[in-house]
Amino acid sequence: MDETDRALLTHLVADARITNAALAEKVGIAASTCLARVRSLRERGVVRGYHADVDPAAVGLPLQAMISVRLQSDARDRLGEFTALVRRLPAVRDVYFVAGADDYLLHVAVAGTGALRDLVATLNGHRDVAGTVTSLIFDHIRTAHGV
Amino acid sequence: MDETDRALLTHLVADARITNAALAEKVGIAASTCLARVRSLRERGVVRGYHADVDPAAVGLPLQAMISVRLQSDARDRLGEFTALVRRLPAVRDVYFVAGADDYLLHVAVAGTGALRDLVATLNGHRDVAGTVTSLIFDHIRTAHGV
DNA sequence: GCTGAAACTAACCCGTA
DNA sequence: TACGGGTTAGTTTCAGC
Repeated sequence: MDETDRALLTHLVADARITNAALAEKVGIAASTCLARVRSLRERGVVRGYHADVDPAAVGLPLQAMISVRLQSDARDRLGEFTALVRRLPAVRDVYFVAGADDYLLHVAVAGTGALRDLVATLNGHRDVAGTVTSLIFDHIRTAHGV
Repeated sequence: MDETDRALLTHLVADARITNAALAEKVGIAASTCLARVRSLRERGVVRGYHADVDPAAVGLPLQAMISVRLQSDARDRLGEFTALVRRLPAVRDVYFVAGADDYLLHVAVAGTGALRDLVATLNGHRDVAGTVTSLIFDHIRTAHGV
């Protein structure tokens, strides 16, 4: 993890589909060296993957919300179970497991208010859920400085 | 936006660096058709970009937090100013502009408790900020079903 | 570990249906 | 709008430094 690796990461966060040749030129190393370094970053787990960023609204999911979930106090030994549940819900995009008054923050994208109501009902219907608070998201910006 | 497009998106969300030939084969269309469709999705803004997912801990940012920010009630006409500020902070990874008791949720990654304290102090020092609440994030899962 | 060239592979553009 | 071939460009390997 030297300065060259950081430069590679910065460019790959901004554009994961940059060609190896272009990336090598931008950071000032040979193409073959660049390939080996990028592969190493991937294998070491520094880069966890490459993903397309899809606009939720463009695929029929214009409504986003953050749902904070408080679990029952006796559910501490079943955290994995609830985590597995929310991971399977198609609406859930991010699961933040937090310390504090709440236990989870769920970033969700749904088709409309009906789908949101159903989702919240599903969550509240789980035996380990003590309560939820839903906040609508007007806008979401993912910054490019992921390094 | 037919079923073929949805299939393309699903695969591109899972792996943005899949080759065009492999992607074409997976969804059962010719490579040239696949290329044209993917390009169209990009140009129509359905795909907003392709990004590497970097492990924050692997680049020296092992501490993550969600900071909820409440603005002064008279700051409503300066929302853009505060948004621009937080976008420039290197620690900030996601900015959620929400409805409810709070105005912003900031997902941040920092080097340690000192950096987090400094960040919160910076936010609280802004004239438009009425208060902040910081929750540590134990774990963050980004689900792959972005379509 | 970095480099540069050579062999291989994929991307891309165009004519056709 | 989808397909298939031919050209261009990029990836990948390898031996030398």
